[in-house]
Amino acid sequence: MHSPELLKGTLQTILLKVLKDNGRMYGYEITQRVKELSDGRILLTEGALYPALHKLEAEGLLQTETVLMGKRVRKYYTITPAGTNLVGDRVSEFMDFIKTMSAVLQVKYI
Amino acid sequence: MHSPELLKGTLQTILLKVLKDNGRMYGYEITQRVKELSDGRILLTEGALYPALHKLEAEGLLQTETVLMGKRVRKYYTITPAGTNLVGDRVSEFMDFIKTMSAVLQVKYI
DNA sequence: TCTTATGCATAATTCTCTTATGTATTGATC
DNA sequence: GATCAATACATAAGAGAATTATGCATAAGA
Repeated sequence: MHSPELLKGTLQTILLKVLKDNGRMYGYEITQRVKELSDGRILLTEGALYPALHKLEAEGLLQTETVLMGKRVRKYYTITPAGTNLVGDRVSEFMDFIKTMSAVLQVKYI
Repeated sequence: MHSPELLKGTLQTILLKVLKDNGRMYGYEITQRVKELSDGRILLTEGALYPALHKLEAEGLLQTETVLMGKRVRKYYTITPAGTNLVGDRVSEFMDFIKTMSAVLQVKYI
């Protein structure tokens, strides 16, 4: 697991991008997908994940659909057009941040 | 200026690396150097800078020397051997974080 | 039967930073 | 010679985003 400090501020970007790339997903599924993509290095905690999803929904960037699987509730999230519009900017912003930090830390792009 | 959220958790690494690369520096000088290296994109605020420097000093990673310039006080910071040992790890950790995030966001290294 | 995995959610706390405030010197402009 | 911007330090109040802890519940495997 990474130093959690560095992860701050990246959660929204991760959620939007993963939902854009993978279509309809539910919370737990997102944690597993991020774990897989990050090779086990990013483990989203529920206390961060659910409030973040709720916030993105409240902002109109995600929309939800609750489905009953047997006796179990699942809440599926889909990115909205507004979310799709935003995700590119967020990713670009992150890449720009990396470029700037690389200059400050005097390191070559990985 | 970058989204300040992304900057969280990187301040200590920035301070240690800049002090390692530039030798003895004082607070205001550090803000100017970081501004220059980042092409004006990272503007360290005093409210973040000074507490961070004090903390690094308390941890034995930096040492200080107060000098009177005319009637003006300047506090010079120098990285200690312990700080020098740590800075490489911090930078590596940041680069590893970038690599992981690039995988999650499915972007090529910049 | 018991533990692990699945699945959602919220509250208390912690941490880091921003914003605001305070004090003071120096240099440039009017 | 007055005023503003830059230099130079510092701390306190508040905000924001995460961690940790807790709660509830079903399903699957040992």
